[in-house]
Amino acid sequence: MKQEDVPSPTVRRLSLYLRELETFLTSGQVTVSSKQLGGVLGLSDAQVRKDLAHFGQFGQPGVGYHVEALIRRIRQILGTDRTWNVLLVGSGNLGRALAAYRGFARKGFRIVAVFDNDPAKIGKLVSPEDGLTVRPTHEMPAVAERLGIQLGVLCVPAQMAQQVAEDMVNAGVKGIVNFAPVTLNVPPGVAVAGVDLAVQLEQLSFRLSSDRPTW
Amino acid sequence: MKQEDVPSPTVRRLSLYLRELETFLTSGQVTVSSKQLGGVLGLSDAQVRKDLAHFGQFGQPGVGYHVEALIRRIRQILGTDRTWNVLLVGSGNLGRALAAYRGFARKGFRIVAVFDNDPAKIGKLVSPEDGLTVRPTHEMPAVAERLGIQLGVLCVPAQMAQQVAEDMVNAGVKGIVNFAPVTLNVPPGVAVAGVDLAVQLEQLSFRLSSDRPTW
DNA sequence: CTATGTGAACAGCTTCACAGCG
DNA sequence: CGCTGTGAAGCTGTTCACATAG
Repeated sequence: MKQEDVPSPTVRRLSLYLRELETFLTSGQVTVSSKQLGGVLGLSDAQVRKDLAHFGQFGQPGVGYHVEALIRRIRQILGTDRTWNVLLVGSGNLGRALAAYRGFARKGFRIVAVFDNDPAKIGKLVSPEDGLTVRPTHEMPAVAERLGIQLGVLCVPAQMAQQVAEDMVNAGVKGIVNFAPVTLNVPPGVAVAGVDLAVQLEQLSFRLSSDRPTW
Repeated sequence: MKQEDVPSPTVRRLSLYLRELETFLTSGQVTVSSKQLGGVLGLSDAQVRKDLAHFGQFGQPGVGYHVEALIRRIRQILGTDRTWNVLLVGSGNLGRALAAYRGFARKGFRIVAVFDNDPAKIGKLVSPEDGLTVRPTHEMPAVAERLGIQLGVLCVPAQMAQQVAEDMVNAGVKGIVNFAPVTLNVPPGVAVAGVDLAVQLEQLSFRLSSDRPTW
């Protein structure tokens, strides 16, 4: 099974399965059926089975899937059965909030460096508990190499985003979560996941604006 | 043309078209071809035309689309040819960052109320320029009705998210952007757009963890 | 009897290719 | 010509239905 053969909707759902499975594990449930898992996520049981079947057979007919084993398996598939060092660029309101966000660490992502070009921000503490301070952007390549960083979070204003993305790529970053509301142009081999906050509201606005007289 | 007949991938892309069109407008370009618009977004020209054709014919053969007119049209379709009042629940790091985010206002979404249940936070100023202060959650129904709020942003910790979502629905909210890493259970007629920050990193982790020995 | 894994049928979205208009 | 709008073809992902395992 090659990675490219896995439908990307399946990969997206894998993250959701993992999230729900962790809830099942906490609640002490040992096994889970495709029907149960699909149920909480609003998916069909067949969907869940097809998704998991892409990676081998590890359910027990008549019983379901072993929660703990399935969690381990999905982590392995997603590549989160390890810790990833992550850098973050842009220590504005959003950047600082993300740098302090505990949810990343729980999933195996550690933000180990924060960069910004605003001289007023350099040296400032962004995350009290791990003593993370803001560094000037030009240090990015050296720091990224030293800490083996391949993932980055970009939260600078839109007009700087493309330039900063290029800096990140030059520093060796291979995957970027982009919070700036622009389309980034990156070389092949670099993956971008865009999170445009306003876009989410627009989608909801569309659903609420139903039954227009005529389009 | 009924809303339900529009493929949801099309609706998602509409937001992206709008974003790029605004860039074209700023750069002074009067018309744009489907090829150009698709080009910057990594989509085929046919895709762009098909998407737009769902809502009528407003391109000019041999010329393309009038940028300004197309922007107006897409705003109308998305329902953002007006201003939406939006409430936000949870004034933690992320909540405060979002409350202060200017990108929402630019797209027609105004965060007009912030709620939290932590007594230590009530009354605090969250956004200096518009003097927004944190209110106790129990005021939500009254405020939502007075300001005609139908959209909400949820950024409370995971374990409270479901309860808060229900409070929001009871206050009349019809669309929720959910930043908590849980699946919300909402009644029919209420739309949820989930934004799980860690999930984005997981997707990138998957792409970087290619060519595993065997799955 | 319950629940998985899977080929086959189906649905939905994207690409193709071209008629038609400016 | 250049570029749109659109049926038809092609492809991808989802659902169905059932053989199979515990």
